[in-house]
Amino acid sequence: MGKGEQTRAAVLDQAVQVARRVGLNGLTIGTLAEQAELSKSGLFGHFRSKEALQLQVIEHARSRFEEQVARPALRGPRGEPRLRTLFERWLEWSAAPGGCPFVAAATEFDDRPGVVRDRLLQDERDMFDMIVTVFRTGVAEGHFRADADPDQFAQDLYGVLLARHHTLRMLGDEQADVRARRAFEALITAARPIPSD
Amino acid sequence: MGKGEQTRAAVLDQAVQVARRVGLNGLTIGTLAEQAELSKSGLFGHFRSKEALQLQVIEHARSRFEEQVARPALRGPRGEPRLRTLFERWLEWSAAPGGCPFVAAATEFDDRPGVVRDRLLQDERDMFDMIVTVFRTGVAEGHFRADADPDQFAQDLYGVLLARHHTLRMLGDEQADVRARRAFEALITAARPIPSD
DNA sequence: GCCCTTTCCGAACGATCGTGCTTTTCTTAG
DNA sequence: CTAAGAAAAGCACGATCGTTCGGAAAGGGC
Repeated sequence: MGKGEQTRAAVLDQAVQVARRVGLNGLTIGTLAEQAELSKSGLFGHFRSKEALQLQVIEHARSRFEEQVARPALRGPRGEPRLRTLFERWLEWSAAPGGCPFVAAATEFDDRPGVVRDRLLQDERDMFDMIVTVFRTGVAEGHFRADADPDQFAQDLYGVLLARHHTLRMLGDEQADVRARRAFEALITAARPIPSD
Repeated sequence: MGKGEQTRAAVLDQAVQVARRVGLNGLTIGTLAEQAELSKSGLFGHFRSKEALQLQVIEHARSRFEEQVARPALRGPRGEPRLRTLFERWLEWSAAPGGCPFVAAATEFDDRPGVVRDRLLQDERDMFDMIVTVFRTGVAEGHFRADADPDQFAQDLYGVLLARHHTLRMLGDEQADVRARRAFEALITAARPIPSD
């Protein structure tokens, strides 16, 4: 790996952190440059445009998400346990300083057509599908009811995460986590098959 | 009401619409001015700073929320029916073009201390408290279980709204509404007292 | 150690940002 | 109708935005 790739990765690391706080549009070449101790044009050279920078920030964030949330969950046993580690990892992920970059980016770009939105849409779809898939294998394992709607479950679960994100970060309510876990348990319980006693 | 107050209100109407799409920081004096067919300085004179403009945009949005969501709900019968109209009105409110301005503003400012965040925090708290209060009167009416946690319910309900907001606007999934209503029904059902047969 | 390539800097560009002034135009009360 | 006051325009400012370009500095293969 050459020198260029190296600094580019360092810049992206920093950029993701910044984007968590100020959003993808709040990202500024100048600010990013002085944080990386580079000249504006020096930094700019690594990305041919701001839009390209934003796209790479998204891709970088996605890599982090996969290694911190998705992969650890997929390594564990299928079904309900996998769903639990997915949920817990996701809680950690979005408790990082600045919150979840995808939550910020999605609300920022949900009304701005373009390549950035397209890329975000793809990633969000993948996350949604991941929940659906994990839940489906849970059904196959017999952990969840066969007539449960995976899409419904995915939207519900994402709601739990979003509400916790909001309650914790905006309202500053420390109880957000325990409520989120309670809501998660309620979802799981409702999805479990009726015990055939 | 003088001429000034009149145009100021017109500008704020427009500004709220714009803020739904581009956020409070995306608001620009220049853009706003030409949409209002005013000069930059002519518009600027109505608000002594951009920050003051943002604050007034928030207040304006709150007024709209109260007249379109809160008041209609509080006019109806207490308890579960009131909760239902609150929910339905809220769905309409955030289905407006650009989505809910508070969702956009909250994710934008949850990490930016200052008067704007303070004002947003106050409004968000009020909304949260409104859900809590409506649910409490539902308990008093005997519609909901006495041992149910109103704060838990509020966070859960807000999660349903946020997930629907996200699923509809970002993912563009038309089913978001029917899932949101199903989730709402599940919440209500779980909160109802055990039938004493 | 040389040479070509990559990486980075310095300076500058047009545009737009928020914000002050001064002056002109419009409202409105007496 | 007129004079006082409010509303809007016009213009300019410093700052910062994203972007371009030519040259200096550093990197890496031989």
